[in-house]
Parts: sequence; structure tokens; C-alpha cells
Amino acid sequence: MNIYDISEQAGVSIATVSRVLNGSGNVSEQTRQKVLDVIERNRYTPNAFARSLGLNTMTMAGILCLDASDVYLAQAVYYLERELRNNSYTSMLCCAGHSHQEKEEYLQLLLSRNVDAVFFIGSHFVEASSEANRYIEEAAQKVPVFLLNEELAGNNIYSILCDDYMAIDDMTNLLFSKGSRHPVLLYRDLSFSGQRKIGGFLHACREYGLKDAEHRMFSCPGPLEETVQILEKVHEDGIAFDSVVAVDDELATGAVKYALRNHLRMPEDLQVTGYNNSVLATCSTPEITTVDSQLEFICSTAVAQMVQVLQKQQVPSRTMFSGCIVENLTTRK
Amino acid sequence: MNIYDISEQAGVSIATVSRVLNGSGNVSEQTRQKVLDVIERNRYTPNAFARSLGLNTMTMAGILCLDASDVYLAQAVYYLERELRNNSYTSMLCCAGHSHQEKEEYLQLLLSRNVDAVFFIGSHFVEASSEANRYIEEAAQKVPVFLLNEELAGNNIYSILCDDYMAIDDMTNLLFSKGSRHPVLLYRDLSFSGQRKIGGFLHACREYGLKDAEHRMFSCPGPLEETVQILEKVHEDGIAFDSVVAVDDELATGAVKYALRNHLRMPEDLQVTGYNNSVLATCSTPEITTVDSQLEFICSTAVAQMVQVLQKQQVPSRTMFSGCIVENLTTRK
DNA sequence: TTGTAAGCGTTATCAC
DNA sequence: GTGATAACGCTTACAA
Repeated sequence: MNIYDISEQAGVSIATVSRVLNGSGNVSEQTRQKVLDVIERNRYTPNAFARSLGLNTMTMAGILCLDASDVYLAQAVYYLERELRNNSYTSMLCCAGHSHQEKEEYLQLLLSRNVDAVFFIGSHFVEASSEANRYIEEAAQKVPVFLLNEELAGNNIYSILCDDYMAIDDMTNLLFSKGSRHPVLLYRDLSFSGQRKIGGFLHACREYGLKDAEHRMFSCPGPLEETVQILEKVHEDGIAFDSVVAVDDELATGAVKYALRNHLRMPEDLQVTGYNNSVLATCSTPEITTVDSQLEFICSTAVAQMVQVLQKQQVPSRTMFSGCIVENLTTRK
Repeated sequence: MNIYDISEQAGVSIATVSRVLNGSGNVSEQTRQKVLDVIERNRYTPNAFARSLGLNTMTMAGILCLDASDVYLAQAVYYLERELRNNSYTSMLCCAGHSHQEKEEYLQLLLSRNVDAVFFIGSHFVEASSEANRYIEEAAQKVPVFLLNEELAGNNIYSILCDDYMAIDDMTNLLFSKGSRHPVLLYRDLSFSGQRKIGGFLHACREYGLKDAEHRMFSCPGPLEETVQILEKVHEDGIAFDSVVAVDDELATGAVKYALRNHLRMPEDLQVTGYNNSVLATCSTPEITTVDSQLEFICSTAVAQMVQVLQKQQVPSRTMFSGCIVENLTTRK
């Protein structure tokens, strides 16, 4: 069943059918109804491929992220898909692995399907060497590229992010103001976002007068149990700490686990803070004080910018939101 | 840059270029190299839309689920996308809302983009009345439909699921064997999966000789805090319980929260079990005993079956896996 | 207001 | 082994 069949049954030309389908006007109400009837009766739906070929767009955006089952990334995927759909775009999802080759390969996969734009979610795509970022720049020559929580300067590349530096700076200061004297930082890796969070921690510590902040930061790239072990080790090594600043909620649950196992009261003996305001923060007992990293804003802004870019409008190459501390039970009143 | 440009530069016909692109043989090694060189030099990639139009497929599958940010659904999306990609299919994600209309609408959206198959994730699509399931059957007339953790009989409809009934039955029996005498069940809703889990609980209780099992089941459709309140209420109402069987890990974290707030020791005073073996079970302290619902198997099986169906091979209309209990710290040794 | 016809960029069926 | 050429099903000037 194609547009010719419909035109024949309706006794009009395919051009008229097309006009009815696309509401392009210039069709008398009478013919319109006649055509609509035939379409209805035959439950005809236009062929998306032919349409795409003619228009050179399928109104589909590509979403690239590492592990879509991660609570944070899953939330981002959800918001993005919703916003895209609200703007008549469908979403093609692609989860890359950690290797550079895979990222490049899966990006190519998205591009080869002629998506209209690509969204990179998370801080794991931009690397230190500009050589390694070439693949992103090349993609941007074909379609607009949106980096969510990451930053890269370049033509047709747009970064939308949360001010992680400031948020962790604020959070660390909040802990100081609530009586903490010896905070430690748990970070996952040196990703773009990771580095900024570390920066915020160091800044706050320096401002406060803490000299050894560099030695109070610990990398926890592994599974949860490893995070707990690392804190045990820190304690055994004689590094005293009365608060843990974690760069994500999962690491924070590790700190909570450490506290509960060692019968430390929260927030009296140990204060803990997380990041992302995810389900992990609220499912924890006690509920973890965390940062709302404005993910929903980031996603809706990114989609709005995509629409504008595709309409050849000017949009800022970098948009930054401020995080917002959500105080729960792992920090003092 | 299209196939004509390449053919011209290479001094061959477009047919030959096409043959080289698709490795359809019947091209001399010499011409092949010549064409490949031109392709390489121009960084030419074939137009996906034109290709799709000719072949009438874009090798893309549709994934429909309610809330892709839910830990369980997000995990499913991740596994599905990975398996699809491994089989050269891309994934179009669409998150429907709870209303019937939205589900129908978003399914149409997927179909209108000519996906090759549709995967429904989760137990929220099939309804009691066959009238309400008409839209699924109609979809199955166009493309094969795969229901993950749900069941519906029909042509071109394939159900792949975990035996939730048996798993909860087993889990409840495990609690009895570990000394529980007064279990309660926390369920979310009467979805397909929800009903089966309830059935398993009731069966185990009856077998054990518990008469009032029907009055020991509580619906917790709301947010976490509400779940805790419901347990408080149950306690206040004088319904004694020494174990909580929750139909998902989030509900189980609610029970853990209740226990910790009331200074009940786990597992001595209260045993708690969850479902899905998600990050919530392990992030909780104590770690929650839960059911591995074989989601990864379910997803890879579904994709394997899709490939077979599209090759006109016969596949079972219903595939069932057994859940697997993962004992952690909220149940006794 | 409506119809004709060209184009979109492939794949595939023929001949040769 | 290679080359014309006809689909594939739409959109959209342009003509009427």
C-alpha cells in the first residue's frame, strides 16, 4: 500500500495525497476528506524510508553513552528521549564501551544511520589530547554535537554542563560550616567531571586552610566493596577523617556502608555527601545529602539548543548550570 | 557525494561500486581496489535512507518501556541494545507513559519509523481485557513483537520471561526454612508480573499452613517513604511480621529503612528479601538477599529469537527462565 | 486547487 | 566481470 494506491482509490494525484499527509495546505476541504477517508480505510501509513530519502532527515537523534544501566546515565537517557520526542525526534541509543576504539566505532554507527544530531552523555568522551578528540570534531562536521557534562571547544560542538567545581566547593564548605575538620574526597577517575570535582574540593580545603588536601583524596574506580575497603585502609593508615565527600551517590553509599559497619553514627561521627541526587541517595539509610546536578535542565536545554541549531539559529557553545545541594540525614543540621 | 560520484572517479558503473560496497562478489580484485581507493579518498559513506528504501529495512529495532530511568528497565535497555548491536541492529528507544493512549501512541511512533521488530520491556503493557491488547496484536501483524517479562498469546508475538511465581514461592519457602513464621509481602501493583509474584507468595504460605496470607500482602505503589509508612502502619495495626518479601529491590530498601529506623536487627529480628539483584540490593546496608531474574538471559534470548524470526525460522512463542536466589545479609545463614 | 514529473541514492535484475 | 536501467515511495517545484 503506497501513495499511488491511495491516490488511485481517492481519484486524485499523488501530489494531492502528499499534501494532505503533510498538511501543506492548498487542498480543498472536500478532497481532503475524501483522501483522509481512503487513508483511514486502508490504514495507510507513509513509508518512512522514502520520506527520509526525499527530505534527507528521519528526525532522529543519536544518543551515545557508556553504560545506560548506570543510574545517572539512565536518568539522562530518559530525560533526553522524552524531550526529543516532545520535539518530534526519535532517539537512537548506542552504548559504547570504555575503549577509545569502541567510542569511535559506535559514533560512526550513529552517523552512518544519518541521525540529525548526536548527544554524548557523561564525562567519558573528551580526552586530554586534541588528537584523541578528533573523532568528535569530525562528527561535528556532519551534524551538531552536544556534550552533556563535558566540554570541548569546536565548531558545531555545544557543551551543556553542571558547575561541578562550584558544587563540590560549596558542598565541602558546607561540611566545614557544619563542623567537619578533616574531610576526605572519594573520586572515581580523572574524567573531565572528575577533575573539576577534585578542583572544587582542593579549592575549598585551601581556602579553609587545610594544607594536606592533596593527600586526602582517594580514587575508587572499582566495585562498591572496594570503596569500603579503601576507606578501611585510609583509617588503618591513621588518616583521620570526619566527613566523606563522594563524587557520586554510589561512592557515597560505600561511605555509608563503611560507617555502618564500623558503628559510626551519621552525621555525628561521620558526615557523608554524594552527588547526582539519584535513587541511591534516597534508598540509603540514612538518606544521603547530595547535589542535584540539574540533569533535567541540562537535557531539556540540550534538546532545545539542538532544535535551534537545526533551524540555523545561533546558540551558545557552552551552557553552565549551578548544582544545588539537597540536605538529607548524612550531614548535620 | 554519492555513488555516482564514486563511480565516475573510479571509472566504473554504479553497479560495480554497489557490489564493492556490499561485498557481493563478482568484482575483480583490481577494480575492487580501485573503487575502495576512491571511496577511502573521499571518505564516502553510502546514504542510509536510500539503502533502507531499496532494502525496506534499516536494521533497527524498537524498544518500548515505561520509565527508562528505573534501575531494572535501564538494565534491560542496556542489555537489549548491546545484543542488538552485536547482531548489527541499532536501537530506537521510546519511553511511554502509564496511560493506555500513550503506550499505543508511542508504539505507533516506533512502527511509523519502520523498525524491524519491537521489544516491550516490563509488565505494564498487557492488560486484562483482550480489547486493550488489540494494539499489540495489530503491531504483530507488521513486525515481530517480543514481550520481556510479560505474556500474551498471539501470532508473531513472543514472550520471554522469568518464572516470577516460582521465584517468590522459593524465596518465601527459604524464609520459612530460615525460621520466619510471619512473612508479609510488599507488592507494587497488579501488573502481570505482580500477580504472579503474589501467586507465588500465596502458594508458599498455603503450603506452609499459613491461613491469613491474603491479609499479609500490602500494595506500595508510591514513593519510598510511603512504603516505610505502610510498614509502620502494619505494625501499629498489630499485624506481627518477622520477614518482608518485596517484589522489587526498591521496596526492599523501604523495608530495610523501616527496620533500621525501628532498631530492628537484620536478619535476627527481621528478614528482608528483594527482587532483581539490582544495584539497590548491593548498595543497601546490610546488602539485601534478592532474586537474580536472569534479565541478561532474557534480553539475549529475545534478540536471538528476533534474528531467527526475521530469518523465517521457527521459535517458541513462550520462553521461561528460572530466577535464582542471591543470598546476602538480610536473611539468616 | 490540482496534476505532472523530476529527484532523492541506493539495490538488483537483466543483458552483454 | 561489468554496465544500463528499473524499481523503492516519497516531496516538491512547476505547470495548468
